[in-house]
Amino acid sequence: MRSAVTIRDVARVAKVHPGTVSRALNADTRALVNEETAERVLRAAEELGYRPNPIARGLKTNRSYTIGVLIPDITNPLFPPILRGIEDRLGEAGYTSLIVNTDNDPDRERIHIEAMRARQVDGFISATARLDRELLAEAAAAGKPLVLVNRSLEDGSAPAVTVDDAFGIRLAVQHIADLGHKRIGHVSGPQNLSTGHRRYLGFVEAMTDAGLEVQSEHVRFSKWFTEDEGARVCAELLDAAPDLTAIVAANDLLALGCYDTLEERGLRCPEDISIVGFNDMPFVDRLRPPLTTVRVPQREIGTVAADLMLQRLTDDGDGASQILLEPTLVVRGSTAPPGASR
Amino acid sequence: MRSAVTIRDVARVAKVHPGTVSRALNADTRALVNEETAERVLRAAEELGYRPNPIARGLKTNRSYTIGVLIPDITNPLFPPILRGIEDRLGEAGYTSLIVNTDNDPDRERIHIEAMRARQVDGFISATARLDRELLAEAAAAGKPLVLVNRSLEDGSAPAVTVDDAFGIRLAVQHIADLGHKRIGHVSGPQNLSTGHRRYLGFVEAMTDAGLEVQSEHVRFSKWFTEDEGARVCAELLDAAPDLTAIVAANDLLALGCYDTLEERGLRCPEDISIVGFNDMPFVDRLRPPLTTVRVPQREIGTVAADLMLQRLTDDGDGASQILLEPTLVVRGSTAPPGASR
DNA sequence: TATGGTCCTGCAAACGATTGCACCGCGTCG
DNA sequence: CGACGCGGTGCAATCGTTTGCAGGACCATA
Repeated sequence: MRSAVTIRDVARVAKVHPGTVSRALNADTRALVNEETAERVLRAAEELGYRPNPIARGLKTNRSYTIGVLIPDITNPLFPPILRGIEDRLGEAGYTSLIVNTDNDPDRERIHIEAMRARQVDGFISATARLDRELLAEAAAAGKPLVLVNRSLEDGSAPAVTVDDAFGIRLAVQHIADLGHKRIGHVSGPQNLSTGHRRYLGFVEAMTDAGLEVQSEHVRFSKWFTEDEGARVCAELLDAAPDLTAIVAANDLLALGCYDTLEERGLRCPEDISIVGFNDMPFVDRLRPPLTTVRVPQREIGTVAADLMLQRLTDDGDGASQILLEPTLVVRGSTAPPGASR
Repeated sequence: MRSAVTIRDVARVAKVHPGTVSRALNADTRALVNEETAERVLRAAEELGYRPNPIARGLKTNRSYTIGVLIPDITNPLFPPILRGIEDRLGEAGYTSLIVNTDNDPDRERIHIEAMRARQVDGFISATARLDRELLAEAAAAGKPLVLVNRSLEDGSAPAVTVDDAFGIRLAVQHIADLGHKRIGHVSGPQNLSTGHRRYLGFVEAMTDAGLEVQSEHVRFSKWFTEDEGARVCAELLDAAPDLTAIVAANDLLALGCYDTLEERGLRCPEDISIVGFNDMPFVDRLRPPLTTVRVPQREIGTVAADLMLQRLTDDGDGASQILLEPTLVVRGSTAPPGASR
C-alpha cells in the first residue's frame, strides 16, 4: 500500500546491485554504467513506479533540494507574485521553496533561519527588510548561497535582484512635472531600507534634473511601508507645506495612506492634489481614484532571483550578481494637471 | 564551521551512548532515562548548540514534520491570510508547511502531490477546487491525513473547515431586502464547487424566506470565480432581466466583474444597482464604491484547519471533523435603497 | 543467599540512498 | 605471452537518528 518501492526493489528486478541503480538513475553518474544496463534499470524503475526518497538522499548528500524563502508577510500583496515567480522557476529545476513570514521581527527571523538550516535548505532567498548583514553572515557560515530580493547591500556583497528605484521615481516625477506641477512633495520610505533610501535619492535627483527645487519641508520620512505611516507622514507633510499640488509616495501602501489623509481633510484627488505610488500592487487600479503608479515586474523579480540562486547552486562560476530590473509608469486617475478643477 | 554537531558529539561530551542522548532529548522517551543523566545530556546539548537533524530523523521515523498545502494560486488575495493562519499554527507545533500552486490544473496537482509524497509530507491541507476525490484517495493510499479548507465533500468523508455559506448569503439577501429591493439577481459561482453550489442554494432559500420570488432569469452561473467571469455573467444577467435593482455575487471577484459591466453600460452603483460580494478580500473597502460584502474569518480558517490537522496527526481520536465558521456582513458603499438617486 | 523485578543504559540494526574502493574480465600493446 | 589499462559492477561504509533487545546494577523479598 505504501510507496514502499525502494532502490533495492529496483535492483532486484533489474538484477543488479543497488549501487548500480543509483548510478544509472543519477544523471551525472550514468556515464559510469553500461548503456544497456542503464536502460534495463530505467525500465525497472519505471515499471515499479520508483521515486527516490529525497530524505534518504539528503542524508547522504547534505542537499535537500529546498530553498528557504524569507519574506516579511505573505499578506502584503506585493509578495505573492514574487513568490509565484520564485516557486515556478525553482519548481522547474526540481527544487522546492520553504516560505516563512518574519514580520520583520529579528527573533522570528532568527528562529526561522535556525529551523531552515536544521532542515538543510540549500540556500536562502530573502525579501526581508532587516538584519541582512547577520543573515549574510549566517548563510556564509553555513556555506549556503544567499540571494537578496527587492533590496541590496550597498557594497554588493550578496547577489541581489532589485528594480531601478531611481529610474522609477524619475518616471513618476517627470510625469508629474510634465503635467505642470511645481510644488511636489515626497512621502518617503524608511531610510534604513535600501528601497526607501534609493527612492529618496532618486526623488531629489529627478527634481533637480527637472529644474525644480526640493525644499526640505517638501520631504518627510516614514518609519515603515504601511498605510498608517503613509497617512501620518502625509498629514505631517501637508502641515509643513500646505501649498503642495502633488505627492510622490515611495510605495503604494504609503499612497493609500495619503488617500486617507486627503479624504480626512476634505481634499480631492486628483483635483486638489495628485498622487503617485510605487509597485503597482494588485487592485490599485480599482481604487478611487485609480492609482497612478510605477509598475515593477514583480513576478519577474521572483524568477530572476530563482535563476540567480540556481546558478549559484550549480556552477559556482558567478555570473552577474547585481541585477537591475526596469520599472514602467502606469498613468491612471490619481494624477492630473494642477488646479484641474478650477 | 558547519552545524556539524551531531548526536554523537553530545554523547561524547555527556559521556553516554548516542541512544541515550536520543531518549533524553525526545520528550516522550525522557521518562526512560535517569533524571540526572537526562539533565547532563540536556546541558551538553545546550552547550554544543545541538540541533537534531530532521532529515536523519525523518529517514528513520517516516515523518517529516511537514504538511503539504495545496492552493489554486497564491496570487488570489483570498489565500494569503489563510496561509498565514495555517503557517503560524503549524509553526507553533514544530511543523512546516510546503505550499504549492495548482492553478486548478489536474496535472500540476498530480505532479505536486507526487513530489510531496516523495518528500514524505505528513499530511495534506487542500484549498484547491478540483479532484478532491482523487486527492482523498491518494492521501488515504499513502496513509496521510487530509484536511479540506473552504470547501467540503457532500458526504463529509474528509475533515473540512468551511464558512457557513448559506448563512452568509442569507445575511446579504436580508440586507438587500431590508433596503427595499424586490428584484434581486444572483451572479452565482461554479456549481461543481461546494462554495458555489451552497451559496446558490442559500440564495434561493433566503429569497423565499424573505417572501421574494426567485425567477429563473434572475440567476446566472459562472464557470470560475474570476473577475472576467463576473463581468460576463453579470452582462448575461442584465440582458435577461434588465429590471434588477440589486445583485448578490457569490464572491468578491465576481462582484468586481459586476462593477466592470455596470461601468461599461453606464449604470451607477449603488444608485442604479446595488451589489454585494462575498469574502471581504483585502482592499475591497478601497474600491469605488467600497464593496458591501460578507466577511469570512480567513485567518481563522487557516488556524482551525491547522488544528484539525495537528489533531489528526497526534491523537487519532477523531473529534469534530466538519467545522463551520460563521461569517458576518460588512455594509459599505455598494448597497443603497432602490432608486436612491431618483 | 538465591531469586525476581525495576531501572537504566549500551549495543547494534535499521531507515534508503550515495560513493570510494576493489575487483573482474577482457582487449591491447610491448 | 605477460603486464597493463580500462570499462563496468559489486561491496560495504556512511550520513544522523531511532528503537527493540539484552544485560548490568541494585534492591527487596522469601
